[in-house]
Amino acid sequence: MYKLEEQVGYILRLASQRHATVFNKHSELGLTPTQFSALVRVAEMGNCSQNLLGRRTAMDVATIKGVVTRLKAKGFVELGADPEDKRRTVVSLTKTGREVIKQLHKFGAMVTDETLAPLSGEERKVFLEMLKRLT
Amino acid sequence: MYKLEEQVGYILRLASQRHATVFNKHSELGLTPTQFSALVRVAEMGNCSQNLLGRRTAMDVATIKGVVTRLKAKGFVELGADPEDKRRTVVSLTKTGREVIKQLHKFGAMVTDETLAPLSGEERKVFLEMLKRLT
DNA sequence: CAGAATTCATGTGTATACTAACAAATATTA
DNA sequence: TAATATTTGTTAGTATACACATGAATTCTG
Repeated sequence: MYKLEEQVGYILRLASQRHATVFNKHSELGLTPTQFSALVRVAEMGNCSQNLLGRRTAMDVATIKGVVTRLKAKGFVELGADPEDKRRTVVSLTKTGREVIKQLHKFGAMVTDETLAPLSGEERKVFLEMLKRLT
Repeated sequence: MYKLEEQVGYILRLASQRHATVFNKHSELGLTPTQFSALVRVAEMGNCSQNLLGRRTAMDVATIKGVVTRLKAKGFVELGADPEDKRRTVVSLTKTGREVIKQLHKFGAMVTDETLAPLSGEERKVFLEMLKRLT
């Protein structure tokens, strides 16, 4: 007997939904999970072309473009030209972006913690290790 | 130090992406994972209102509407009126829909198997049990 | 060095996914 | 029963997410 509830794709979707709910419940800066990832990555990389940022956050070119556009509209990143390569758009943090990074890290840790709340400390380790292997 | 790669939301996104890739690689009927879930659920429930189908597949009203529309366009489901409640749209399988269900079950099991391939048999059990608790 | 291949960014089209607002039908309750 | 509340379905708006096509710039290669 085939049970939808036992299929990894279906359960992954439900878990992602719950994570998004937890994220949005606490999000004060109006960021989405995707925007959050991109912003944290920009901070980590300093300057970075838009396409490279997409690769480093697992977003295709069309997706990262939209994300960067919205992060710019919200004032967290700014775009510039790359003097060494005229094809590139360089993404970097604004002053506001630099100011919120620490807060974002704290926020991200909280979201992860609340999402994993149903698991014990040891279970979380095991779970994350296995989840990583599925990527 | 905050590592994006250690955050459950980020890894969930990557795992979902890989699952979608596996699903699409094998999908011959042109179904998406979401459409697949809804179709399997319709088969399981027999007749079912559109909104109820959405709840039973964890899709909100706007999403399930689009999914049902596309399943209808592909000829797998048909829509009818509910004589007992004029608000309702009843969703049911077409002949084609009934014919492909067994095939879908086999397909779904294969996708789950390939997605979980990096885990051993015992690990899969443990992993799915923990993943369910996060929903 | 010149042609070919690749990379970067953009745009279009399709498919989730959720919010909010709305109208119609049904159910509840005062 | 009449007023209220809920349910159902639709629509509009925003945000991922991916495939594909295009053009410009750069790199590779013969």
